[in-house]
Amino acid sequence: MAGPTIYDVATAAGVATSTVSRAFTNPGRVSATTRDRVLAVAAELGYRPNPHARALLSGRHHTVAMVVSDITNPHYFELIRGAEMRARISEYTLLLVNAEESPRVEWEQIQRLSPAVDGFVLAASRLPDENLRQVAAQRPVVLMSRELPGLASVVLDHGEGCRQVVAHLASLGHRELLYLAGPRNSWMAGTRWTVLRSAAEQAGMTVRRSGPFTPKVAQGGAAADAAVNDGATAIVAHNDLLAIGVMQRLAQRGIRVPEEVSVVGFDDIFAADVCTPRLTTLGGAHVDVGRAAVELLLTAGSRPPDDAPRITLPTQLVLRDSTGQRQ
Amino acid sequence: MAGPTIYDVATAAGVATSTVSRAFTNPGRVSATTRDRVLAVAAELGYRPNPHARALLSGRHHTVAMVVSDITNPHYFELIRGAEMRARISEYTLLLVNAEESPRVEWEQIQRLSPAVDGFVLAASRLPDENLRQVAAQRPVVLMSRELPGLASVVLDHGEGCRQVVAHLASLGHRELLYLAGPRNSWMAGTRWTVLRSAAEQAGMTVRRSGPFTPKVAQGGAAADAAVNDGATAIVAHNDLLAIGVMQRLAQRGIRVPEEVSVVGFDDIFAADVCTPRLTTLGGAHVDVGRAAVELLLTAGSRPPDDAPRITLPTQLVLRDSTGQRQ
DNA sequence: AACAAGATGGCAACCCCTTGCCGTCGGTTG
DNA sequence: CAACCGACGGCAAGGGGTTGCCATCTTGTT
Repeated sequence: MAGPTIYDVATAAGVATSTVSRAFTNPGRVSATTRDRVLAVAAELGYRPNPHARALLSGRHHTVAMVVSDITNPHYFELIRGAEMRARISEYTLLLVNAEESPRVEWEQIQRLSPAVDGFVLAASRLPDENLRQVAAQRPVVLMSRELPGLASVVLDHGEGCRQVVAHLASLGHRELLYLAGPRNSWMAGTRWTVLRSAAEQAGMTVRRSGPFTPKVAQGGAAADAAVNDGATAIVAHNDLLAIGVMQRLAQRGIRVPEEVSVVGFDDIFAADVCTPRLTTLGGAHVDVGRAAVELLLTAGSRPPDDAPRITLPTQLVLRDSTGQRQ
Repeated sequence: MAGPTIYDVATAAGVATSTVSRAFTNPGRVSATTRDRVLAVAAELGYRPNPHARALLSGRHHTVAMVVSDITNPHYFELIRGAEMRARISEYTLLLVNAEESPRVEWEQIQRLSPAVDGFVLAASRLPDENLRQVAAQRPVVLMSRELPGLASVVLDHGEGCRQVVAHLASLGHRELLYLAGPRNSWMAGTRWTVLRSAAEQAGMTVRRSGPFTPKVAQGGAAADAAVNDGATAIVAHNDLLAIGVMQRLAQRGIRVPEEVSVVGFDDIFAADVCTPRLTTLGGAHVDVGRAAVELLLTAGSRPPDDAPRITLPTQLVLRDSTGQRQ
């Protein structure tokens, strides 16, 4: 079961364990001849260092944990991909954890993993600010799709993005906008609403909010009916899943998109491009968000602890077929 | 940085480290009074056991690695979700690793992680049989979407599933079937072709194969053109992504689905239900595949090593709008 | 030829926790 | 009251590496 250890290699090569260790971790510290012999023996024996033993002493684990608020949401896939890619480049291992939309689960998982990882990437954390600060006090933390003063974060620039959404809808003649809100404890949901509202008011549009809705396709029905009841001609849904659900329900009710109602989503998930009508949505390079977050985490040690970088990546409004001229 | 250790707790509680350790891991071994005191002190100090130190001694890490051949493919999401859920139930941590469709990368990652995990779940591994056996000799392994004598595996029952696909198409009057094949080193791609062919021949249909194609939407264009050139009225694509790409290209060329050509995919990914026309596809409970695989892995110790269970879960043919009567 | 300085390897402590074994103590039994 | 026994705590040896420090061996210098 257990592979050969540093002791086996040392014996076989006729050196001390310290020499074997140094041959791997500090090659300059042993002569080329010895090193080659040790490495040869190690290779022959199939020796591989035990990361746990190494982590035990050094405190560095070469592992980062990514906590995702809901692994069900395809949107996170891109974040995960980006994070995984960046971690792999530095030969870090990515631990994936699902918080199931539960702050309690999220907290427990973080506490459990805390002694075993070098840091956390928290994607759309549902934790209260205070808890986030506690985590950050223990370990380096980078937030994704959430901001908190004092903590490093990577987010898409929703300020500009939402202004573009509003401009797009306003230019099509819409005067009233309804935002179908996401979960209450989602920072992103709050931000979208704040920014949409101010942008819309500046554009002279009326804005209202409905919700919160769990951002899943299945919830789209209820959300759509709320929208119909509201009477707005332009709907901005918390994310693409909800938007797709809304469109399905509208189709069911015989309400045409975009002729009668325009619908906009967020995230630009894969399905947005294949549904009917194809969904206009505010997307962005989510892979880059994942990448940047891990990047930040890996370089956390080289920054003064009170200097928490906040990276804002550009969004891009993807115009498709779910938005149109107001009738 | 480092939290309090067992020594800190021992000192604070006025007992030996062994007592602290036992208070956590072997509660019956210390008196209730002592245990309570130790636990209280530990809680107060915020002590949490270091999993590495624990793993070092016990050899059990409470961690399983899931290696995914291509994390880009939404199909794997469900597998990942299922695996993550099952792991969490047993308080295991899931390590997610992407092999980027490269057998070399896959192999390296496995070797690197091998000393640090209790076992591997390999999803659609692209590794040659021989390498899989080597891995299995080191660590418990469970395959997903792949079978190999002697190794535990969880797959969807493509035998019956493909027969249903063929029966469905045959019943609609189709006499010729074209399979758009997946990657060459994908076991699933080989299996699908084998099973489809025999089922089709038995049903008196002509079967041909084209490809291999990388199973992504972007490759659908080339695949569609190959299909058009072939002239078959029924297309079975290696997976939903490819099928969606095919349909996009067909639409672009003015070929109507399902009136002129029927298209079937595999996996029943989320997008299959929202694309136009909605895609007929052979799905299954992929979450259960992920769940079962981890389950198998966690119970691997309690089985004789030469008894490798092979779990076959039922598929379900989901009829939607991309298949129709042959004209 | 004598000596300083650098290169190299080994010793042993340490990282944090688990566990086999032993000693102590209070209580039971005859 | 002695002999025994079980319950409970502590000691110390790992488990697999890393690393500060010291000893030895080269090599170069004058």
